[in-house]
Amino acid sequence: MPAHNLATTAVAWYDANARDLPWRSADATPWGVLVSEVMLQQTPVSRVLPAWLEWMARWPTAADLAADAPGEAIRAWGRLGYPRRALRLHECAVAIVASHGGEVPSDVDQLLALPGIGAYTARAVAAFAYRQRQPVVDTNVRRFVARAVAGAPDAGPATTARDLTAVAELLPEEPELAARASVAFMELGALVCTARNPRCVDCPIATMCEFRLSGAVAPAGPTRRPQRYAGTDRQVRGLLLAVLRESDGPVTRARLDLVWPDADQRGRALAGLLADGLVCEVKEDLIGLPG
DNA sequence: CACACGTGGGC
DNA sequence: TGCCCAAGTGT
Repeated sequence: MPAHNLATTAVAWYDANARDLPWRSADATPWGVLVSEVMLQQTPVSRVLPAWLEWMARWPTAADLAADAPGEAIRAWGRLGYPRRALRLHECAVAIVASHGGEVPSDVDQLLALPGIGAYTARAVAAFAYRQRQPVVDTNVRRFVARAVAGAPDAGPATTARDLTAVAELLPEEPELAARASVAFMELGALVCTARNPRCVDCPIATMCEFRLSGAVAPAGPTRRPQRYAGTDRQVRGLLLAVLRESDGPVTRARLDLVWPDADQRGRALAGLLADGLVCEVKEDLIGLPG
């Protein structure tokens, strides 16, 4: 299974089957692409879609966001989850204005230096906004490559350097075609080569897939820790921040006390939010979003 | 490297 | 019903 066949086949499939998402449209800006990638970190497309549209209408450029208060970014983030991403996105906008004249950089190393931008997002922006040949490795691509190339039922633990090399080898040399292959691999992983119940009958590369060729049928299912949520500090942080998002101004500690019965855990959660800069003590006994 | 970090929907 | 999951990053 020559690697270029994988890319070519995936691109052809993508052209016919890709979802029509606004950040993929020809007139999407690099800033719009960057915002979408940050929102999509651990949040499903269906929930990102309306949030992205509202966000881009309000802050069409990095400079627009940078000029507003970080608390407004946290508020507009709504219930996308992991609100520190909103704070980092605001910091990112400030850095883009301060260090890059308001333009999202196209260089991977410069992207990596921005707050909230890691190995995945930096290359996603370089590839999707600037049409570069970059290995874009997310959980979908790791799973797809693990099965199609390595013949494994699922991706093992992430090994960033090795993953980047393996995926880079699958990309066509020509940058525009490579960028299309990158998004095609992701889409294939998201829609067809899914974690549970992969739809191999609909998979364009099934005849080249090492996992299929090896005769294996049912994927074992990814191994992951339980990751409880109910009753954790995370849930309490979420409850506290929800109060602030939904109130017009700062609130008293007494108001925050209502969200959770355990004072120790409440205190720990609030201290964490303060330490992270997600909330501020604007006055004595008055907690608000950062201005 | 393991863990913390939100949220809502699917099965 | 709970458990698993969804385009990761930072420490």
